Parts: sequence; structure tokens; C-alpha cells
Amino acid sequence: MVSATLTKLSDLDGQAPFNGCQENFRQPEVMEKHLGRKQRLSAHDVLFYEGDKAERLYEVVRGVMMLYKLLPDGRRQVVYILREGDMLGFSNRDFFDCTAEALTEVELQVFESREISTSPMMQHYVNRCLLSQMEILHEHTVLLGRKSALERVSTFLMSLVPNRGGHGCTGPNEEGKPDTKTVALSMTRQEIADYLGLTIETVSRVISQLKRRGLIKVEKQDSIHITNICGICQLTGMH
Amino acid sequence: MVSATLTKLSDLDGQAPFNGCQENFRQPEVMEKHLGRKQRLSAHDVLFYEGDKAERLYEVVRGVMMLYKLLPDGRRQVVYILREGDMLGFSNRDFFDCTAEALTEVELQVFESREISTSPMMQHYVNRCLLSQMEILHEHTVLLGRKSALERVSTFLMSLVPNRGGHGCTGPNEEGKPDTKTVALSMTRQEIADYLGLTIETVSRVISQLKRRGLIKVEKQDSIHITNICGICQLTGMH
DNA sequence: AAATTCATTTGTTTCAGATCAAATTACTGA
DNA sequence: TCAGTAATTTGATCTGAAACAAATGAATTT
Repeated sequence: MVSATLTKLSDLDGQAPFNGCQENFRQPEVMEKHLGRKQRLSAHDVLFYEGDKAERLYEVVRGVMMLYKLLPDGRRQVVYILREGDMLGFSNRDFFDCTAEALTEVELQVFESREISTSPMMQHYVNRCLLSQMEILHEHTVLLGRKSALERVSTFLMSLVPNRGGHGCTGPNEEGKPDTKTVALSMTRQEIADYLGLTIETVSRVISQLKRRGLIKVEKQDSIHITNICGICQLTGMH
Repeated sequence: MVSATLTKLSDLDGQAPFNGCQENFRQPEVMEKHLGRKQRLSAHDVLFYEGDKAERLYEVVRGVMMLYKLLPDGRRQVVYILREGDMLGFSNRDFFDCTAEALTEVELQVFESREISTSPMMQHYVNRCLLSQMEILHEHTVLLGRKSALERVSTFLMSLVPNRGGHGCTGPNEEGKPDTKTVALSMTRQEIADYLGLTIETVSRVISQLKRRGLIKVEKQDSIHITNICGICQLTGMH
């Protein structure tokens, strides 16, 4: 029996064939916060470093995380943003290929890799997660390889508006209603820049430009009110 | 029973619980070439288009393919290069998120998606493929987001040299022996440019520069002799 | 082998985004 | 509330890669 409508692995907890493992974790930096099969992180805590041994998977129950890679000279590329329901900790070889860091306070559900590989249901679920991440990575590859700064920032903003800009985008809700949404970035300008393959100055300039054009309002540093969602969407390079 | 050392899905053929399906395929452009569970493509044949319904998986038995995405104005980003043993045709939703095109003559092994999702062994194998592809995508994300043109082309050349430049890189084989290799690109300058997020002119200029520096020799357009593998590796930005 | 077509290389100019620098604004903790 | 610090914005300049243009070279056809 494989559920195709399952949207979170943690929903399975307690009913799936888990063998409640009690061993003590030795996770760097966050060890003291671990309790049972849940784990909490503060903003900017590192969950694991690139090169660490990969032994468990995590599901983001609350908060936002990022995966990034560093070049030896310090250049950083954020390769993935993880939000509620997303999984991380996958590894092909025995070691993580990215560093995982919390962007906000985070609550995680922890799974032993062994649990996953012995349960076909889990296996199937993980598979769907991977496919979904793969699709987002493909899209991000286009952004990094071919889009202008304006297109990158617009695409990023659209990614924060649920059910808009994507394949099933229906356009504005209702005729005449304001096409508007306030989004939480949960990232500094530097983190956004490292995600979009830009500099902090360029990100800032594009945001200022969108502000000047009346498409967004910056409420707090971390919170942007999009005044015209369709207007931003038109700037993503995908229309 | 799950084999961890399996390196090609097609090796399973005949012994795995496949139900030899005989239905007629209606694959655009390549239909006439299909025979049984094998499929052949000529260079530049399209196997499937972005948006096509995803119903089967493919394993590259011979040749090289690419996955790419197009923006409405024609900009193209090649998101993945597939070589012998690689799988393609995965989809999260019911439709392909990329177009798949042959770079050379290609021989494929075809699998019905249904076959995969009902076999735990297959499921497990596909999982490892996805993880491996994910890791390569992460690395490519760094290339596109943070590397210079010289670093991109050097990284690309190194990716064509087996067992070098990666994690387990041992350096040159033996002291004093020439650190040399001839690689087949299997891609035009345009395709390389679209993979590396550059223009054709920039790719050409970097190749000329490497030639002038004595690090490579261009034998045929498609074949490059690397005179100093370590020298190229030093230019990838990863040392 | 010559003719045609297509791909690649090389030269020149332009420009988007990086870099460098400074001012401004937002947060933090006493 | 007010320093003090960190993050962001804005300005000026520089530069690497894009865009444009033309020449060269390779592959294919006749």
C-alpha cells in the first residue's frame, strides 16, 4: 500500500513501521537541542557540513533552511531553499555534498537512513521528494544560466507567492480584486544574492527599482508587500 | 533483496519481474525506430519535449543525451548531460519538465513507469540515480552561480576525464608519466555554451586561451587532447 | 575537387553587473 | 532612549562577458 497523496513524511510517524530508536546523537552545534526524534535549530545554526557523514534524513516541520556549497576562496552558492514539508539529508555517497544551515528558527523531524531504505512506503515518498527537488533545481539552473538580475529577483519573489507563476497559475483571483500579497523573505540580502548568483548590491538595486516602479513595498527588511503580483510575474522572463 | 552494487538498470532485464509489454509506442519523431524494449536515436533526435506526458523511463545504453529548458524568447539552458548508464524520464508531476535530445547516436533501454513503481528493487535503483543526478546538479549550480568563464570551461573539460578532479582524485597516475587524455566533447560549441551559461564566442575564446597556454590541443572540433590534466584542474576554481 | 552550407574563431564595441566606497537605515542591548 | 553595530542602500567606476561583425575553417553535396 503506497499513498500517493501523502504530503509529509512526519504524518506517518507512529503509524509507519518505525522501530523507535533511542541512541544518543552526536550532531555538532545542535546536539544539546535534540530530543527524541525532533530537533530544533536557531537561525544560522548549521545542521550538517559538506563532507559530514550522512546518516539521517530530516523533514522541515517549521521554519526555513538552506543548502549551500563553498568554493575554497570563499565564494558561496546557495543551492536550495527548504521550507515546511521539505526533506534534506539525502546523499548519494556517504557524505553530504552541501552544508545545511537554518535561515530561521527551525523544527525538524529526524529519520534514520536505515528506516527509510527498509520501508518501501518511505522509499516511495523520498522518491517523490527527490523528483520535486530535481524539478526546482532544473528551474533554478535556467535562472542562474540565462536570466538577468531583474528576472532573477522577480522569479525569486514569485516563488514566495503560493499558487502563482507556476504551471497551474490562474492569474489574479478575481477581476478587480487587488493582486497583492505580503511575503516573508526569511533571508538577508546576502543570502538572496548567494542564491541568485548575484551580489548583495545588485539585489538591493533591483529591489529599489521594483519599489520605484510601484510593484512592491518594502515593509520591513525581511517583509515585502507585492502590490502587483502579475506585474512581477511579467518580469520573470517566463512570459 | 536489494543490490547495492548494481550499476545499470538494464542489467536487470530479463531477470527482474518485468512483464514484457508489447504495446505500440507513439513517441514523436522516433516512433519508427522503436523495437521492443530498445530504442535508437540519431544525433539531434528529440526523445521527448518539455510538457509531454511522462509515461516511461529510459536508460542510456550507448551515446550521449542532454536535457534542456527553453525560455519563451528562445534562450536555452542545458540542465543535464546524460551518458552511458544514466537514466532519464523522471517526472514529479505527470509531464516532463525538460526536453530530452540526443547529442550523438543513442541506444536506449525503455521502461514503463508502472514497472518501476511496483518493484522495490527498481525503486531503490532509481533512488540512487536521482541522488547521483542531484549531486551533479548541485555542483553545476555552483558553476553557473559563481564561476568565471575560464573556470566553467575548465570544470567542463575535467568532467570528461574519468576519476580526476572529483573527491577521490589521486592526482596524476605516476610520477613523471604524462598527465594527458584525449576527450570527446560530443557537443557543439553552442551546446557547451548553453550548458555552461555562456555564449558560443566566450566558449571559443576560452578554448583558444587554453590552447595558447599549451594546456590543450584541439584535434578535431569535437575532440580535445588535454596536455596537462592537473593544469586544467587548477583552473576549475576548486583548488 | 569545387561549391555550398554550417560551425568556429577572432576582432571590436557595448553593457550589465561586479567592485570599491560612502552614506543611510535598521536592529541590538544597555 | 541612545549608543553601537550590522545590514542595506546608493553612488562612481571598472571589467568580464555579451553582442555585433567579419573572417576563417570544416563538413557535406554535387
